[in-house]
Amino acid sequence: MIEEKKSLNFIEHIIEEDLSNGMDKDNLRFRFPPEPNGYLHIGHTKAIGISFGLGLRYNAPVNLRFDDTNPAKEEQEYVDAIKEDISWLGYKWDKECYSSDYFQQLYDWTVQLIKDGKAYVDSQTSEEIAEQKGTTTEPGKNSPHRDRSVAENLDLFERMKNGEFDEGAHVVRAKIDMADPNMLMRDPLMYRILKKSHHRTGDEWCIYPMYDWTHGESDYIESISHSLCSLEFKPHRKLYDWFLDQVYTDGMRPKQREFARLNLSYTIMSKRKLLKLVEEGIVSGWDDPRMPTISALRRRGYTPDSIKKFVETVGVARRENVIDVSLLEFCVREDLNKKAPRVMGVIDPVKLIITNYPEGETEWLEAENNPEDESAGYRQVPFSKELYIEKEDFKEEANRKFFRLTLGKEVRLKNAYIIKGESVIKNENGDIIEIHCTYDPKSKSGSGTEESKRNVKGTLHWVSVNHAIEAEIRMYDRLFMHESPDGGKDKDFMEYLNPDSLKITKGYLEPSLSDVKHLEQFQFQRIGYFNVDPDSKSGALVFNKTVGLKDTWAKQEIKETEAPKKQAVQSHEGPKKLGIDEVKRAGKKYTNLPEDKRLNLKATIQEAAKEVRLEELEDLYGTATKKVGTRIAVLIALAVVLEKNGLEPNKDAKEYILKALDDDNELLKEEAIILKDKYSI
RNA sequence: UGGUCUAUGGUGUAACUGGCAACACGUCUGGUUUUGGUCCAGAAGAGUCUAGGUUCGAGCCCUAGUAGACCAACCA
Repeated sequence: MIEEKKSLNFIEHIIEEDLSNGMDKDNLRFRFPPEPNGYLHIGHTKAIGISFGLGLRYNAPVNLRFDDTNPAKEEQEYVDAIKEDISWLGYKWDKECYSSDYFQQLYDWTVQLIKDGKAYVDSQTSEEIAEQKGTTTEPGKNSPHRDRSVAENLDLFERMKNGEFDEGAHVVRAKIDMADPNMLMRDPLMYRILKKSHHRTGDEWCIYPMYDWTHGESDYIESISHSLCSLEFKPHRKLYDWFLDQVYTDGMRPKQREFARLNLSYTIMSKRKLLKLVEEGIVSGWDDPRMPTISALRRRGYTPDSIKKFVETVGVARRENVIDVSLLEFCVREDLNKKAPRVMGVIDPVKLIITNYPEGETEWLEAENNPEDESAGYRQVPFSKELYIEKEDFKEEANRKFFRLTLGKEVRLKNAYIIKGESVIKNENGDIIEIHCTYDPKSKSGSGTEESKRNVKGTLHWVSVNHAIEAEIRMYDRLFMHESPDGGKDKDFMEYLNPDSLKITKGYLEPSLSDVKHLEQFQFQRIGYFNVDPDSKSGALVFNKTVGLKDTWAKQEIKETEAPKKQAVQSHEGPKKLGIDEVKRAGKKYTNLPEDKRLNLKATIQEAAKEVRLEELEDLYGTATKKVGTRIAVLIALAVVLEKNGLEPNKDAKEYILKALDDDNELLKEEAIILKDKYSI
């Protein structure tokens, strides 16, 4: 079986059980069955990772099968893109299959079903059929054509196939049970007429099989042992098995099992919505680096290894989940940290002049390419009197926590000398245009002198003004400002668009970057990981920011400027930490508690909310759409936050309160009424 | 309002036929560092949705409740 100690997920448990029940390991076979109607996105990588991962783990073949039963939506372009993306991820499929390869077999089986009285031709409109379907609480009614004779069914079916009828005139239905509690079992459609050209079969067919009548049968034809799909297909399993019962004779009988699909915070996954972003020009295309598609991730600088690691880390289970994008970011950083060569580039420059450095002189200094990888070697970078450094690396005066350049203090220029800030030159607006400093000639990096080993607080990256190459830098932020832009039912996801998701600036880079290839990756030291966008031409380079370096300094700064009091309070009260997390945590448990305990929890939430910022609370709206407890917690916290800051509820907050007023949950209503009265909404 | 599924730190996943709730991300300390990165050491954070039951013993089994997801396309 499996040698690794790693714990198994539920699918692996199922397979292990099948194997211990006598299934031959050589009979294991999986498949990844995309519909070629769009580009693959990060959500698909989970399904890909599961099926191909299983193939690797058990040394079993994995088929790539295009589920191409709807010629109205599918195109060859997507087939090609899907193959490219899967190959790029590094997976190898065994057979390349198409559901359309099985059209004839499916047709023959349907004839048999009709002869067995298990299928019939229905000649009603789709509206009529929908009406008779019943509802989840009421059974459906039989179609008037349900008892057509076998001969008549056979004749009609053949004529459907021959193109004698218009679209919608007839369909073929399985004869199962119009009263089945599972709606899918109420005489599901097997065939419909579509007079469209298919990207592979052309005009050979004008009747096309439906998903349910294709999928299990395709699995059977390909001897798939385990057919893995996402949770929304769970109700289809009964039908999957029913259809299989009708055609199964011998060999491997495939098994459908379902897992929860991947959801990513701040991201939309629906193909329809992604298409809208493309069509409305919000993004530049399917591979715009802000998109969650695999092609966009590739262009953005994500590596196949990082994506695989991500999918592996995320795990497989049967419950709904939302993965934080920060996990995906962690996975790229981890991978790129080991692989990406370090270079220096200044993105928001200010001029630094070393007053005691000889005019016109250039020194070529040695720089390590990757401290994580000795074999990466060294390169030369030019140093001279005039440099660019990052604007935010200088402050005229600063507190002792600022490790960078200030007047009168020393820092090291990476791979170069120790310098001391002396004076600044400002323009008429008071902006700093030049910083003047002096350097210590004996402190050259790697020179071995006493001075070169001196420790100074900070190290800055830089680039020589005369040697720098200019490049376009594209910096990306999340496309949506809401944690779950898909979530709100009464809000359009377009309302959550982040207006600042793309910032283009000019950067100054060390000259070693003049000769780079498309998609090549680097770490711009102290800033982040960048790669070369395919828009680049020699002499007009374009870099994409893949992801920033982890930045604990920026985080601390925010904390200190925004909540100076918080620190003081905490130092008195010890390690007890209250805040947004506490609100979430407490809220989660709210509804199921008896009243006395609930009061305690409410007090906790109120206490915690004192530390919460308004923006944090707004962020919570997203997650709060799910759980009643969290919704209540948001309301309680909202009351505290408004009171504390002396604010009136804004538009979003009002909407939120009004919505809660209409909720079925009594507890939620209670809290909403309190707020409504207080602010007379 | 019927059926099906799900519920474990802030997030995601583990916990074998019931036996000290573990791992990763995130958070917070401290150390190393010519990247406020990496690396190293450590800490806080759940008592497993609620109430009952079975049991020497329940996250796991049973009952009831609560909450969430999915299901009525000639889509997949």
